[in-house]
Amino acid sequence: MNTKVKSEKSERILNAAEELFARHGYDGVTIRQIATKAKVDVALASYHFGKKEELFKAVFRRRADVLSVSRRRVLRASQAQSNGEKQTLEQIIEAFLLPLKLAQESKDPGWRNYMALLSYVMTSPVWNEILMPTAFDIHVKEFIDALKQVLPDAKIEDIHWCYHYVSGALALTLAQTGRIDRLSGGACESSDFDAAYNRMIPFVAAGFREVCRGGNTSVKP
Amino acid sequence: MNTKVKSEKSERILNAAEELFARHGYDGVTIRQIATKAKVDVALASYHFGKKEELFKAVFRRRADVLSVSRRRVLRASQAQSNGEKQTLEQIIEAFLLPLKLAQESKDPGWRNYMALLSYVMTSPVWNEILMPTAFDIHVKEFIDALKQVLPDAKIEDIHWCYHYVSGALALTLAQTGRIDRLSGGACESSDFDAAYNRMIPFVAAGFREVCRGGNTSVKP
DNA sequence: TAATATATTCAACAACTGTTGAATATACAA
DNA sequence: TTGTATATTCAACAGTTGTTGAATATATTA
Repeated sequence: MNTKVKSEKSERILNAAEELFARHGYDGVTIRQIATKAKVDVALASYHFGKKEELFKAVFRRRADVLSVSRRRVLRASQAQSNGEKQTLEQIIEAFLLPLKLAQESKDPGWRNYMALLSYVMTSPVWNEILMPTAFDIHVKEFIDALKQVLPDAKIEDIHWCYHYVSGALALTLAQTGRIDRLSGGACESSDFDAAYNRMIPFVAAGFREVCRGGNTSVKP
Repeated sequence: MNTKVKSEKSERILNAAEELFARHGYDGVTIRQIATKAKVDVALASYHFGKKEELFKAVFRRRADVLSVSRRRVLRASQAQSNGEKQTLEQIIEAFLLPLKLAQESKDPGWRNYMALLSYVMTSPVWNEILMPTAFDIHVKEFIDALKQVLPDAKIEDIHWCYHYVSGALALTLAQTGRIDRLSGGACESSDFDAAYNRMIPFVAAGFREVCRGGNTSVKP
């Protein structure tokens, strides 16, 4: 098993695995399917990446790092721009979502597959625990800290639950299940990340403000 | 293969399958694992439910029907209560979420497993298309109609996208991945559906109002 | 009771799974 | 060129998969 991978075929394996894992999950894909799609011998996947689980992790981490770096850069650029003054809630949410929007619009079609894979990992009780802490926690905690700064009076439980809702809305968007297409009779499209993105920012910002403004006496008969 | 199933062992199979499918997905579970957990011979699952896919569908539909009926009842009770006057946005969202909250608090622990299974189906591109239209569309469309009535000036795209965000926030909550526990350092708990529920209503209502109020010129530098 | 329908087990199958060691091809350094 | 490290293929393995037909037990009906 080789670690410093850069041959052309090994990348074809990663791309094929990305597409298949994204749609069918870890157990729904065989190494033979991946090899066939990559036009490569079955044994080559093991040679380059070791066990199946390691291949899955390699696929996930490849773009996780790119995404993490991009998010931090956007967040800090936004912080630097509003120099001295406080950031707005919308700016933080935007910084969180923008790298995904840019990735979606990228020439590399692999990003679309990766988003569905990310959604799969986020919602899987098994993989979430294995992969999210090492691949995402570092920069996610930066965002939560930024949220605390623009909502200084909020309880931290409220902030975490609101972040959880954002995370869920995002995960379902990334999954691109086609459900909104069916329910809306074609008025909306799962693939229209721009539409999802533009509305998600005001939706989420308003939700944060409502929940975090204090007097949370919501539910009544 | 028998259709009118009610023996004790066949229910043990359904319960075992529910628990395992919820955690590991369709392909992550073998019929032998299910049979072992149900303390039953392998062949019995095929005898009662036919192919593996049919067993999965049976597990999903069992409680989907219960949930669907419950949601409609709560929504109509809420409509009847505010007789003549318009419902509030909060009431509709509450009617959508309450049956899940009640199920979570039920004595039957199978409901908890079912919620994770529902999350899995909602976020899976493959299963969503197969199961959601027949099992959920009917009552979900009623909710969307109710939303249109309390937001008469809203564009239908806006309503559908906002419903999509609710759906996503809910799906991640049902998944109970434990991520919020880790990120919050124990301040929040995935299993605390009450906390998730109480905040989700004001969060979502505020989001709906913001996005659907018209002048949606959200994003700016 | 006997007869019959339903429920459950047993044993086995062919197909498919991830992984590996040996064989071969390709790239690269001397 | 020759020698060597890396990349790729081939063939095969032991274990597991979903499913089925025959055999047996249990429940229901007459």
